[in-house]
Amino acid sequence: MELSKNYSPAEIENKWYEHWLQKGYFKSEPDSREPFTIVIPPPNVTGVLHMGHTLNETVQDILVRKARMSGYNACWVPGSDHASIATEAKVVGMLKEKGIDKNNLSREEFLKYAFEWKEKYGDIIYSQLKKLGCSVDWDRTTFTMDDHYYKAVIKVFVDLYNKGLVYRGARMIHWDPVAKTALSDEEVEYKEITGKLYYIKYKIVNSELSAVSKETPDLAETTHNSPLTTDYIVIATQRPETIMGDTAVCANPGDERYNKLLGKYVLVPLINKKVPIIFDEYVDKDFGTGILKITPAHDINDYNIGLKHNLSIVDTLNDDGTLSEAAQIYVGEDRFVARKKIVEELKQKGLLIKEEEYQTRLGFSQRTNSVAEPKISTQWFVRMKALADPALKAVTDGEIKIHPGEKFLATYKYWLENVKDWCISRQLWWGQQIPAWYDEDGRFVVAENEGEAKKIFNTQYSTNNTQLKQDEDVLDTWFSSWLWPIEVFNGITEPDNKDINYYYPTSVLVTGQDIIFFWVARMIMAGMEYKKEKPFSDVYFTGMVRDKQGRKMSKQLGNSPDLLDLIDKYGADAVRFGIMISSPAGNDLLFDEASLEQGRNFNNKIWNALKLVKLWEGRKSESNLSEGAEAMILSQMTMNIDLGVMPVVPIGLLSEDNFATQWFENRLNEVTIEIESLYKQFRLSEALKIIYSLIWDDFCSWYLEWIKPGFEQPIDENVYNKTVYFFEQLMQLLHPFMPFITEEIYHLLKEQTDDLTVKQFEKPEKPGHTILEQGNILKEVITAIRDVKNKNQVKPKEKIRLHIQTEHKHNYTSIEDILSKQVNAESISYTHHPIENSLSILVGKDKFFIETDQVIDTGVQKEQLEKDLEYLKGFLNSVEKKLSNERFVQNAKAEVIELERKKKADAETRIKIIEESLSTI
RNA sequence: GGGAGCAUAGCUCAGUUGGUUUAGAGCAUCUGCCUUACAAGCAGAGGGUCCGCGGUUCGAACCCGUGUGCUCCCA
Repeated sequence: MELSKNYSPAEIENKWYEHWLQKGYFKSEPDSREPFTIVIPPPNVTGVLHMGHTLNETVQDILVRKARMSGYNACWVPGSDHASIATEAKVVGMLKEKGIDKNNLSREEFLKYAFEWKEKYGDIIYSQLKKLGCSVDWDRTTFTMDDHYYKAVIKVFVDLYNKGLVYRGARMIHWDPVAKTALSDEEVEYKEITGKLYYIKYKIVNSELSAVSKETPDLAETTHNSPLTTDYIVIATQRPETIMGDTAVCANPGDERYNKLLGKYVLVPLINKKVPIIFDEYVDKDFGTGILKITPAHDINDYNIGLKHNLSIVDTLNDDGTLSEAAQIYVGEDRFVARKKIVEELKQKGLLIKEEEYQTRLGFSQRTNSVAEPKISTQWFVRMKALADPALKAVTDGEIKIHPGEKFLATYKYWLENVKDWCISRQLWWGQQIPAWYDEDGRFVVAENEGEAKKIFNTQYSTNNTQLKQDEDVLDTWFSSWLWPIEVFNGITEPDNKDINYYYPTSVLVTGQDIIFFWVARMIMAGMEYKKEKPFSDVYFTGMVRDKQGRKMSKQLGNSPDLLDLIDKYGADAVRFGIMISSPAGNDLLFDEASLEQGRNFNNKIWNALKLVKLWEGRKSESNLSEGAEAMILSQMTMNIDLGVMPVVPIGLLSEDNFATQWFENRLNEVTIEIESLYKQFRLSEALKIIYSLIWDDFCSWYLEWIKPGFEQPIDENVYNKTVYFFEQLMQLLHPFMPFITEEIYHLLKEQTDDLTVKQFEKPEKPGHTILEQGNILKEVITAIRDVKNKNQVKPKEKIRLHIQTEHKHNYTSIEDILSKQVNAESISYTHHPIENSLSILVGKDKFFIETDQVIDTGVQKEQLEKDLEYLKGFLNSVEKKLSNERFVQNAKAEVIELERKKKADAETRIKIIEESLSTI
């Protein structure tokens, strides 16, 4: 078969994904094996995969594929999240484009559109997962609004309500004026912005009047025409549009500037509403003018002060962020427009003293990016304390391990220890409708359905056939996602079914650190509450994917690449490689297309190694060993066991080239063991680096060159078979990271009876130290000789005669062939004295003399030797200093001292050899 | 304001209980090569005050203190 010049991933990737699906390799059913379970963090149903997802899904696929190839019953559950706010916003936007206003639709009509939208776009995300090669069990695909899932959410809500853990009440919450819904505290992101502080005059009402008119209801009216003192106080505020909601002004009781005003009143500018001056320790004397306006309806701190001082609450904002009737002025204007107009009016009336820029933090809605408004509102809440305690314990006891632990444990702990009640109602239609039913008087009951609700209602309120109306609101998306690891296996709706009993708790959760509170902590709470057991054993946090300048990826910056474009350009394997190669757990990843290019080049390197091996396939020669020689080698092998050299497990017969095959076999075992340990520590990026280097350097650059036959020469059949076997092993090691090319190569190497995706890893043998060490010496000698040739401008093509001066000749006899091939030597001989007119180098304690037909420039050589000498002398000096330090010799461990002595002796020998060489030049 | 983490080569990062050399890798750079698998390549090389200062120790990239800078979380 003719193999193309370069590897082209496109058709190959599609072909294998289809094949794997058709074979059902990703399907999982409970059996006698140990399960390895991952539930995907469900992406938003109408979204697309961005680079953050790509990293996440790749990590999960690596873990799942590795488990599947290691004897586990691997189950990766895919799915998507209905994402109430985000999706509803998209559907509303889509309707708007069609000229349809959501307000003119009934709930049912709207939901019909929403489901249509979901049907149309919900699969995009799945097709991207396929492109990326994700080995998920498609038969288990779950959506958070599936019937059973919907029921589970309702069941949990009712259950928590009955346990007293869900309640309804008026609290200060964050309001999103664009989405027109309440938000949880977690859905508000604080951003540093440059705001303005406006210094506004509040007139002080004269004391006589204030004393008598304190209880006057129509205060604003009466004060208009009242005699006023010329005194005023100045209040700094960043929100002048809320002054109409002021119900007091407040200073610190210890502030001498203001405490004489005790019992007095001021007039709120523009509307001349009379409000009292109150005092509270909360006020910071040094901030602004030291006196604050108190607007309990629109600030959490003001709200608390209001409660304490029994102030009334005047809500001056509508749900859409415009000013309400209560504001009296600028009614219907947007809050920011109103701010400008009010500032202008204050200016005109001489009530604005000054404006000052200042840094402040503002809360923004995570979903709509609008400025969130603190607002008093009646909503549904989850009482968190009781749920938080077991969730905290599961992590602090080490039952659930977080990776990287040191970084996130403290964050997790802090949040759970200080957790506030969770606002779970949203004023939306897309989501699970809250199962509370009300009568006309606002009396309500909570039940799983209307029939049930009526029964309970009638009993509870001793009435009959009352008309009940269900709560209009839906539940927070996260109130459904926190059940994910349970309900994907129907663990809420059908407790104790065989799936939930087998797959739960899941093995690993892989997710972004940004949703540690939204999702991870709450899943642990739900798990502890409903399964009395952790939902997963390990949590692996990936970092955020940024661009190479370290900026967040965003649509505005246009620095967020399209996944499918990248796959088209480089192939899915290369994308997976590129994103994994530099992403240590928990650290942000600076995404650079250059690393995808590196991945593509790696593909190509593997492809070319395949081409080389296939070139040899037709040129196999039978083993040139007689049966007698074979027996001899086998007996040597037995001896080698005693010497610590790993015997080769014969694939076919042994050959004369067996140093290379033995060395590589051991190297392969060494790396396989190393990889295993890295997997256990979730150090996937490092594991990939090691495999990359094993394939590129050890296999391609060294091993294949060592066994490469001369031009058009045949290759020993046994060496060939071994090489194919090694290649298969390498592909297996790499498969979890780069599934497509490895499967393709596996099948191109030879006729296979199975597929790599499900091929089980063999347990690696313990590698032999001696042969690995010998391999290192060989590599070092080759590199050193090439270097000296390079530095002395000896052309690689030029033949050399190599003379080795060593006390350990046996180290070299078995590798002579490889050595001469690699440094282009026409002869190798051993010597006891320096060779005239040659280049000499030192490796360890052995000297190598390189004879060429070329005239040698001794200057270059001398320079190099002197440099080496200088280094060694410096080194020797530092070792001697250590050894001559009495306290070191007294205190250090014996083996450390021994080592230093050996270093000293080695350095001295080497210095002697170099000085000898220098004297002969 | 409270808390956490980080600072090692031009860039991105390893560096295990303090001692295997005067600190490693990949990418980038430089030099030489179109050598029959691969120029998306091969063979080599150069490059570091381990953020500053102080301490503990026979010995510190590593432990402690402190300063500086960056990132994240929370209010």
